[in-house]
Amino acid sequence: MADAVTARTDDYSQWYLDVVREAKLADYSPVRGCMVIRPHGYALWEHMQDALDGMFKETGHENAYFPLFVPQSFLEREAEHVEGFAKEVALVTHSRLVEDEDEGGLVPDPESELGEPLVVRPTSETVIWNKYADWIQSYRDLPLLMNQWANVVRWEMRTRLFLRTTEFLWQEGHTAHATRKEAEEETRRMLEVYRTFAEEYMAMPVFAGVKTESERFPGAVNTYCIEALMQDGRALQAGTSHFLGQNFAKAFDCTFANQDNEEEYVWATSWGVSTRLVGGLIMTHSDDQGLVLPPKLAPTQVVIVPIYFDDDQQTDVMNRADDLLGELEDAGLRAELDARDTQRPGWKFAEHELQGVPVRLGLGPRDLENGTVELARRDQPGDKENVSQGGLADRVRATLEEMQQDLYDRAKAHREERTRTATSYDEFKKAVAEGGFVWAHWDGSEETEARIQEETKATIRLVPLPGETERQPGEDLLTGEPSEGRVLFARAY
RNA sequence: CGGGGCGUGGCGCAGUCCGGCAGCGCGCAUCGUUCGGGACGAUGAGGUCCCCGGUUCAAAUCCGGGCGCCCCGACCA
Repeated sequence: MADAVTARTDDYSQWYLDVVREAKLADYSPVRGCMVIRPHGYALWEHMQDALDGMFKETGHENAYFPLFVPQSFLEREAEHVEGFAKEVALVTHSRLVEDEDEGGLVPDPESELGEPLVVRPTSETVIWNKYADWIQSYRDLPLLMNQWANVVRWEMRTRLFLRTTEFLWQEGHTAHATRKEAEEETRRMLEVYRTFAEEYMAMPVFAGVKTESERFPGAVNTYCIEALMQDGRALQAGTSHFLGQNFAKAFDCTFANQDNEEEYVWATSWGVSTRLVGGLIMTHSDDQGLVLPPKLAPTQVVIVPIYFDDDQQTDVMNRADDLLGELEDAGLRAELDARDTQRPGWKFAEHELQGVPVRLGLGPRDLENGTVELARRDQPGDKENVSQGGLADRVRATLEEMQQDLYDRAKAHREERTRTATSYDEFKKAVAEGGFVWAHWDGSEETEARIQEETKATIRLVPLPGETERQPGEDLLTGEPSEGRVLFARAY
């Protein structure tokens, strides 16, 4: 069969689309900019959810659900919030369709026009803070630590499967605190949760930091983020955590009585990651053979492909394969026996490769004789090893652990290789054009930031966290004005 | 919103310039031979050629209008 996947060096964008299609992760929908997440893609998302949800619970959060619809007036309460989201919300204005007498077909029933239009949530701060105002009266009600798994809609101009779709799935945490300090700590705590998840589960190294004002979440005092570097040298914002100050508390009049019975506004945070992470996962590890998944998130971690030539062999091989499957499952591995009699082994090899199953085991008549299994690791195409059937589960587990680590190490090496420090504007422009992260001095002004973006297409991805890296003062590459320290630039998705 | 491309069996496309039986590859179905890296042969099923209108004996093809999608760019998680 011809190559199902375009080579990355030929056309990275097409490669990405090919992988999404061939790995059966998602498909286009009849509605522009929306996508259908197929079972394989959804299973991947579910494993991400499981890991994240566990981490949220461990840090004291509870899940809840707030509605899809937000009264338009809610959005208007917080000035910056409105400005940020007004240009990309979907509106519900009617509740009914009627037959059009002139043209035929259906039209909105004018009688059913809503008194106040509803916006489909682009994020839920407003509906949530409207309720928090009711629920919070005393310092005894704080902190309030909630999360919700939901869909949101942002009417983007240009979309890309997983990376930017009109509707997407995400998780949004919303917390309320009695003090500024506590809220800031929460913001940082959740940023660390995201960092841990990205690195330990996704095997995706990230830089953590603070956004500049121009990149800040509408309505936030500060936006923290993790940024990853994709294979093509473009950066991807993989998660954000916002310190909202008292902005939403003021907008929704959410106050509490402190221990001295003084009324104070509540301090807030919000934080989220989305199905965009699936896109990031693809662009971090996958290759020209298709999807490559880190074992911890792979829906199927190990697949057994039986090989046989006649009915007797089929019986023997399948019996042995069943036993081995049981052993793998008992060891807590997500294992699958590809028992389909309708496809041939070579076909199955190719398919599991496209779909990114981390470990493949081939079991044929020869293996029955020798007491072996052929083991292949997805991230080492072409390498195959005959291993003993005895202690197979332990061997597979060890291989999965190694692979998880190797994927991270490889991604990190790639990032190191493509992270440079620029000491002149020429050097900066060259580094940005080649792709990758570039550390450079910046004078802190929005004008300079905009000019650099204009001239190079690079944006400031983050300002490093205090104490995270040593910050040496210097001079802005473009203006020569004083800089407090280098910031991280890149062209971004 | 600008630029480009595309709309023809499930998928990918040719055919459109120059009007004349709607084709090819993959996939699908049945049978046979096969089977340790996407097998081969035979037979077969499957189509409002995006929509509306016009020209013509005749339109996938020409003319007019509309719609949709994808890719690239500006804005965004």
